[in-house]
Amino acid sequence: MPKNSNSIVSANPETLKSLENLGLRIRANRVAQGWTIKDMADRLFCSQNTYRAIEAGKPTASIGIMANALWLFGQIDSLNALAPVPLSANSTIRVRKSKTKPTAGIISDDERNF
Amino acid sequence: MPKNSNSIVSANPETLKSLENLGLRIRANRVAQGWTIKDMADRLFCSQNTYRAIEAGKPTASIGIMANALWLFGQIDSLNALAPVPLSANSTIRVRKSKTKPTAGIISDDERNF
DNA sequence: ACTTAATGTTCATTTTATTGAATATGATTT
DNA sequence: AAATCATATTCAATAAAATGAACATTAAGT
Repeated sequence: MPKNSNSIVSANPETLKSLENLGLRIRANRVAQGWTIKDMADRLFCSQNTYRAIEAGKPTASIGIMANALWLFGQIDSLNALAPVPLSANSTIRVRKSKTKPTAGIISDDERNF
Repeated sequence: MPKNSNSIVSANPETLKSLENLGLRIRANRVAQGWTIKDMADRLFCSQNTYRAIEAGKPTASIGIMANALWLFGQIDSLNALAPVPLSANSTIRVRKSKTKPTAGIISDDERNF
């Protein structure tokens, strides 16, 4: 994601750690399939370096390649379970501006509603 | 993911559909929080257009922003549940070249082991 | 009805993710 | 031991993702 990628450098440590672990699990899945990194790159139509970024948990990697890797593993259903819709989701699609100013990456405990 | 992005155009339809649905769920989460797109962009340190790409399910969006969005929703645990390690994963990390040539995105039924 | 806010679309510019190649290291096979 | 294979690292070149601004549209509030 080019141009002023400050969205990555300011990602919180917990997120970065989760991405690293995700990369390790994807790697484990690849190994379980008996596929090399080259095999994966060929199946994903990307370079080995790009796929390696996925396994390394680099936040700059694209969702598409990651999702396609999951599909190759037959785990697209685990992707469908990601980010479940909260019960508190009401029908009003449109949202008015929030009164409380965004704290830019930090959610106060009383602000998080669950 | 710049330079000859043929990994996206050749992503299979099922993957693309899952990404679209994921975008919709992320949107639902945002709405449930009562946050605008601008709010999200501010919290994620990215532009509104970039975050909009996430909600639109564009495969080119980066993992980092998506993961950070999940974190903002307090759903980092759902990310940790992504791509579980298969039971058949043996301890041998290193993988020898697979005899069967990769079919580039298509897994035969007997090749998929679960 | 008018105003304001949120979303959305488009586009030129800029930063950078991806690529491919080269090289090195470690592990397996013969 | 030699050869082969898989992984890993580095780097210049380049295609494109992200940006920001402008403008349009739609919905909510007064």
